[in-house]
Amino acid sequence: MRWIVYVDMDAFYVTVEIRDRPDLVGKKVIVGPDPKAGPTRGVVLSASYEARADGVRSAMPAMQAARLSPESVWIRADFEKYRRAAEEIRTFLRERATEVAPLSIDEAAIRWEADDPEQIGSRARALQQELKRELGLSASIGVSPYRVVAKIASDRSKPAGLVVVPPEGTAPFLAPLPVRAIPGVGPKTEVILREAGIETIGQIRPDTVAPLRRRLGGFADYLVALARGTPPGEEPFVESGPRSRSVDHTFVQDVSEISTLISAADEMVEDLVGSLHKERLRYQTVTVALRWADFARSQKSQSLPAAHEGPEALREAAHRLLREAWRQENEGLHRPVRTLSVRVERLTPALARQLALDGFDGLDPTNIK
DNA sequence: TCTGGGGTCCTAGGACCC
DNA sequence: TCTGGGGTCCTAGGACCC
Repeated sequence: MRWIVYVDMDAFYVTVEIRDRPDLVGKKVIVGPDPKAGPTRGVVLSASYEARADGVRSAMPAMQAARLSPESVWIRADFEKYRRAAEEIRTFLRERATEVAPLSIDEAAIRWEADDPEQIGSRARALQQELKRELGLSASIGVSPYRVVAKIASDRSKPAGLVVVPPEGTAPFLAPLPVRAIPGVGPKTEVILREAGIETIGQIRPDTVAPLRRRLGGFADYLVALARGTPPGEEPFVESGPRSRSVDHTFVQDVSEISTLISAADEMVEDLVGSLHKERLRYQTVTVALRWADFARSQKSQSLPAAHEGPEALREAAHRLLREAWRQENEGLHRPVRTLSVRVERLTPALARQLALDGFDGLDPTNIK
């Protein structure tokens, strides 16, 4: 029988940092921009369970976290280090399973065969202990034949726990959980469901969800199937290339000058082109997004006639889109800008230059019809 | 002392083509 | 004289996740 073993790292960034700083074991530690270094608009990226006891949470404004937990030690985020640690985990998992799906920087799933829940449970427990012993990292693990259920189970087992949900136990396991436990149900969907009297997964049934079909679209059918314990087919182990790459910048103070935005955009374009070059990717669609002072967003995008590498086409498009968004705003609300984003989509592999030229060598232009 | 910096997927209308 | 139905691409916005 096939099982999904879903591995979700506990307080990942903080745990990786503490691995390098044994003096911080058992302390209140926060990864994020240290407010003691000056006012910041940044947020908490990860907090140790000791810091969480003070009420600190991921995505909380750093200023607020500093107030709640004044003794916490702050560490500036080092994403290169976390990516390397994630790669260690993947290597570790690939040595133990043929099918490994990296799902985010701190989550991965593997597929294993096992005869029964006891057998898969003890193998998963052994995996968890080895992960701790060999890599010094703590993980929570959920196990189910269904990926989404395995993920929900891993969430419920935090921190450092293990929950195995056998197939026939799926609906009973899910029934008492709040609808927010379902990946894809966020604050908005939670409200929509609550207005229909649905607070737990067990209350999701065809008759209760039917009136919501117009607002939830196809998601309504998905929810019913999940609540019944038979989530529809999943394709967890196919890896496709990246769909988009972006750079965001939130200004220390909101910006009301287009010239400031243009020069910020120029720097962001250079950043973005640098990372695309490293990944050997070309882009064809360019988007400029603005987060206004009132936190509302606008965006402008444009598809180019062909894929590009290099900064020129990106810079030109970014300027055009930025000026257009700015012009529209100034016919109306005149809000200053909080955050600027530059994004590229429709990414394709950049052809190696030599390869492209070799290809052309073989073509006789006079023969092209 | 409000709310980062990445990402993904879905929906919906209009253009355009067959 | 009137006008279908399907498919794809583009753009904008929304919701959600880590």
